[in-house]
Amino acid sequence: MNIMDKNYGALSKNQKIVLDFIQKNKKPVKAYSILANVKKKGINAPPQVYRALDKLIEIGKIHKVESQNSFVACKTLDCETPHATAFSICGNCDVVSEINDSNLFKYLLNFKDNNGVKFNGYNLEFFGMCKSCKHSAKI
Amino acid sequence: MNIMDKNYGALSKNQKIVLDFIQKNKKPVKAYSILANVKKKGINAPPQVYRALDKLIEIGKIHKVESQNSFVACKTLDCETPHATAFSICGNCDVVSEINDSNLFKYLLNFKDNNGVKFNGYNLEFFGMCKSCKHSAKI
DNA sequence: AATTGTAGTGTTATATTATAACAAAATAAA
DNA sequence: TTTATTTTGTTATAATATAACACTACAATT
Repeated sequence: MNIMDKNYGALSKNQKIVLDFIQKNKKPVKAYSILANVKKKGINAPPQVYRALDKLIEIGKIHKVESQNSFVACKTLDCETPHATAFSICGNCDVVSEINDSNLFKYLLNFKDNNGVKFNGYNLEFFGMCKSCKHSAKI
Repeated sequence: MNIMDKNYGALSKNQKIVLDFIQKNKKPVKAYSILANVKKKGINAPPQVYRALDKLIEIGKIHKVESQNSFVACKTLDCETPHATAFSICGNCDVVSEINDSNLFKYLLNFKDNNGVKFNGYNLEFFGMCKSCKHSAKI
């Protein structure tokens, strides 16, 4: 993908409002939570949020955590492959972290299925216990 | 996980009905499609379907395709790790295939995040074009 | 500057996906 | 058999997401 295709800085008003709110949150946020929180900025209805979300996902500014129907800002400043994402989700405290591991990334984008087919993107969600929950459990 | 924990053969009536319908379909099916199709068997309302789905997922008989909110039977006869699943999803024809690759499986269950934490399970969804769509596109 | 095309906006309504809550029945365990 | 647990049936409602349509903003021509 050419960097010029990504329309950096060309966000519309609603897209900026939604992205701004998502970036303020460490944790993934839900669409209707976004809506509730940006009503004061003049966004009134679900379609306005979902349209912005769609665009932001498309250009890689945010990712959707599929197993939670939530949305989180991309932590990679220059997200090269917006649709190759990996997260860890703690089954105990629900904390979600984006995983940015170039070996994992390479492994998965080079993976071939049993037809020899490679893929353009992926979404990977790991389940387990985060470090701090593991630690607490031991005490 | 001990194999005896999995309650093989201990499915309830509704669980059997739902599993049976899912297994009849090659493609993943949606919860309300299941409901519509098993009404004749006496399942009348969403909770009856969702309860069965929850249980079937728990014991590994089916998997949820998170990016599609659909459900598909596990293709691995003796699903060892029900919550370590991988699928490919064709962006052109939407066909979904379960990927059963022991190297991939091992790689992911041995993967450590940057805190050195390993995970118990994962869900991986690859996006791309399936072999036959790729072939058609070339013609 | 007028024209055209594309993307974005605002709005109402509705579709789709999923769960809460509670009483009754079936099954398993003690 | 009593007790506990799971499963069922049911109604209602919550949560997530899109369809459809009229209108506006803005950039790209020519």
